[in-house]
Amino acid sequence: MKKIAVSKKELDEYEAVFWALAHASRRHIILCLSQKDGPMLGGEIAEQLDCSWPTTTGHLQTLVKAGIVFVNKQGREQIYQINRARFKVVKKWLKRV
Amino acid sequence: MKKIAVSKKELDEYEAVFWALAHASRRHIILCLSQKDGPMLGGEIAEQLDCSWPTTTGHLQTLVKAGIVFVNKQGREQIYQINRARFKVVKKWLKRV
DNA sequence: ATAATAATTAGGTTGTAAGCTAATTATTCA
DNA sequence: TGAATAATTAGCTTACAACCTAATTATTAT
Repeated sequence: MKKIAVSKKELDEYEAVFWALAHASRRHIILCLSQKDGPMLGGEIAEQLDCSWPTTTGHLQTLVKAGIVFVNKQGREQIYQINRARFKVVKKWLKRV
Repeated sequence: MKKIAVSKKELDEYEAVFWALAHASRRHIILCLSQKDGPMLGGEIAEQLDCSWPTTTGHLQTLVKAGIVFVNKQGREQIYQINRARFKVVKKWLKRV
């Protein structure tokens, strides 16, 4: 059987997104942002989770790095928003299998 | 914001599947099984990966536990097959977000 | 300037996934 | 029966994710 051709860039994309989705807290964050369907502050998100704020910060950074969540700073607040388009990567992968 | 209602059983389903998909080698196994579109032996799969056979065994067990892959023993051989229906869980989750 | 607020970074612990080689089990073949 | 084959289990190491609290940064309000 021949090796399957997947570009390095594509592999990394999959890696970051699937990795980000592998943790219940991060999926929870995504569901929150999705349900709210609008911007949320970091603290607002932290309230929803069962872990500490610093831990939440870590998860949010993972999601931002994976491109699943957008963030922009407004004064001392961080405003987070879901990037639904990013899930195309997952759908693309699902189509292959 | 109200907490999002997700049953324990549903959470576990998501957990196992998303967790299984988070590793490049396991995604590779899935792609192999998908491309071949038929049964594959353990050793055949191990050949395709860049890790040792015992490590591959571990990944296969993870995939079986997650319900993504079916296995049945035939003599001393293990015959693996993809269970595409399992990806419905992922699609279901994607629909929520 | 000081206090309060929003959030992150620092520093450290703990658990566990991922990997290896070597040993073992189970089955088939000569 | 003994050798070969397919695969797993055992035992171990290493790396790192996840988590916490405490300290720090940056911004806003008094």
